[in-house]
Amino acid sequence: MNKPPDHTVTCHACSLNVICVPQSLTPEEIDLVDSKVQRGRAVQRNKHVFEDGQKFTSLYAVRSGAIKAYSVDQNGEEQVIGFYLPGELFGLDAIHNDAYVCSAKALETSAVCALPFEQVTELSANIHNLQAHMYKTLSKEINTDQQFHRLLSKKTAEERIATFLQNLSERFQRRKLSPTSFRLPMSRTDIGNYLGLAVETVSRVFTRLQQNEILKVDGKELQILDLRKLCDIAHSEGCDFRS
Amino acid sequence: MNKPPDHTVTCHACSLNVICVPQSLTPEEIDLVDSKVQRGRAVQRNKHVFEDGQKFTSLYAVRSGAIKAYSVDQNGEEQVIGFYLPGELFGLDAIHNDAYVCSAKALETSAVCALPFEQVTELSANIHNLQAHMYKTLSKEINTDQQFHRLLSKKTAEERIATFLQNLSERFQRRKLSPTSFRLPMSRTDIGNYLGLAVETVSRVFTRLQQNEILKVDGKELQILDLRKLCDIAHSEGCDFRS
DNA sequence: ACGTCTCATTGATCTACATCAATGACTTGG
DNA sequence: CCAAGTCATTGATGTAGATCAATGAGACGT
Repeated sequence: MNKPPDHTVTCHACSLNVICVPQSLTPEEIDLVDSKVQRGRAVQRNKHVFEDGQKFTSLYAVRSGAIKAYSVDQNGEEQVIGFYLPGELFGLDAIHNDAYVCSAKALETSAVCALPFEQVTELSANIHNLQAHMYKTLSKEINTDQQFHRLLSKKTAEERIATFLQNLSERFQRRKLSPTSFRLPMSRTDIGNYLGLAVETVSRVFTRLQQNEILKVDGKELQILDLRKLCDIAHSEGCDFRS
Repeated sequence: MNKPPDHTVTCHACSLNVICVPQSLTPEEIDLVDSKVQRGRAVQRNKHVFEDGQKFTSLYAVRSGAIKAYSVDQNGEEQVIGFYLPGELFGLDAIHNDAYVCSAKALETSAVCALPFEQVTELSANIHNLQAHMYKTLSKEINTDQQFHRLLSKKTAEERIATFLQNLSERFQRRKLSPTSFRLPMSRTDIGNYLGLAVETVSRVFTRLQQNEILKVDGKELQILDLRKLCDIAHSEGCDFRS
């Protein structure tokens, strides 16, 4: 049924390279990176890319599908750490360790590119722009996590979900897909877990946003009817200008 | 009143170097790094090391005192992002940007060492271990932020505060100070803001932990009477072994 | 096509923590 | 040394969202 992933597409030819590959690199440098990448490994739905505790070897980029990162504490409670969409990099949190510090599983049939980290360090010693890119990527991730700190610490359920959807919308847009009409790759439970909310609350907020004609929700299919209002809610009501 | 910071102490001689300086570097490499560090700039209580939006130039290490990082959203609401103690590095979240993305102010009279980031990138291209150290430091920070995600998303007020105190305790211990008796450099309000709790809740949890003879609190002076119990609470009750 | 699962939705109730309010202790600057 | 803040504590009350419970709707393997 599933098309096998196409292992022949180089980073050059990959439609995601605007997101995935540092634009500051020369074509030759990209070739060099490209030669180290293990391309398009297929991952079935609910299969792991890596698991918590496994030896850390590579960073990963999503080629297609969607990946969920999560960890499980000693009480067996799962904590969803993040969702990764095509073009996005994951596994960065394991660099400081010999082993992965969380698990990554496919939310749907996916393909991922592996970037052996040893190669990254070697290459980045010579390719100045690659080093700079790595530093920026890691720093950006820190910054994102800190913004998330505010979300969890201060925002209401409605604000959290609006922020989440706005963020997803932006990420779809970066891939030249519709920012207002897309499919949620994750379950309500995962969304709730990620945002620090009960499933029921997620469900209720969805229906409320639907009643207010901000969203149109049908299962996992989502339409943002009023992106402007959604953003207003996301930024804790009081924001910018607005009629 | 205040002793002026001693600008003559090199990284070699600095008592904090076990925490601050990558141990994998050779003495010569440390000298190289050391020569780029702007040492021991004094910062008065409530003065900024840098402010949100200011041009990003340097990473900072705390030499003495304590630093609070925070940002302010469009509603004027402050969000405390973190606290930094002697030997710890801050400003990492700005690397991806041209400007700092949060503000850093001294909670008490402090001294900080500045590490011009341009120098870091230059040096790390040649000193392999420095590059590796930077990657690890950034990655570790990501990991810490993700653990914080769980704290905010799942833990109760009591668990959050226990976790916070346990973490402080560990950081004091790393500096060879008492892990069970120290002074909190930040206000209750800052603690609450950081942990996503109201001040009143922080206060109440403190008194409750005191009643249960786990803590002894006197203003900012803190004694941990039963570190074991504190850790139990921090890890969401159900944990390891324990009588 | 059928039974089994998992997932989503909706309603009823409960609770941890926020918010509001008042007072006391400590800090700071004139 | 006193007045004016700021900060911490404690109590009373309110509420957003958790939890409990029941039902419905797709998804899936046989």
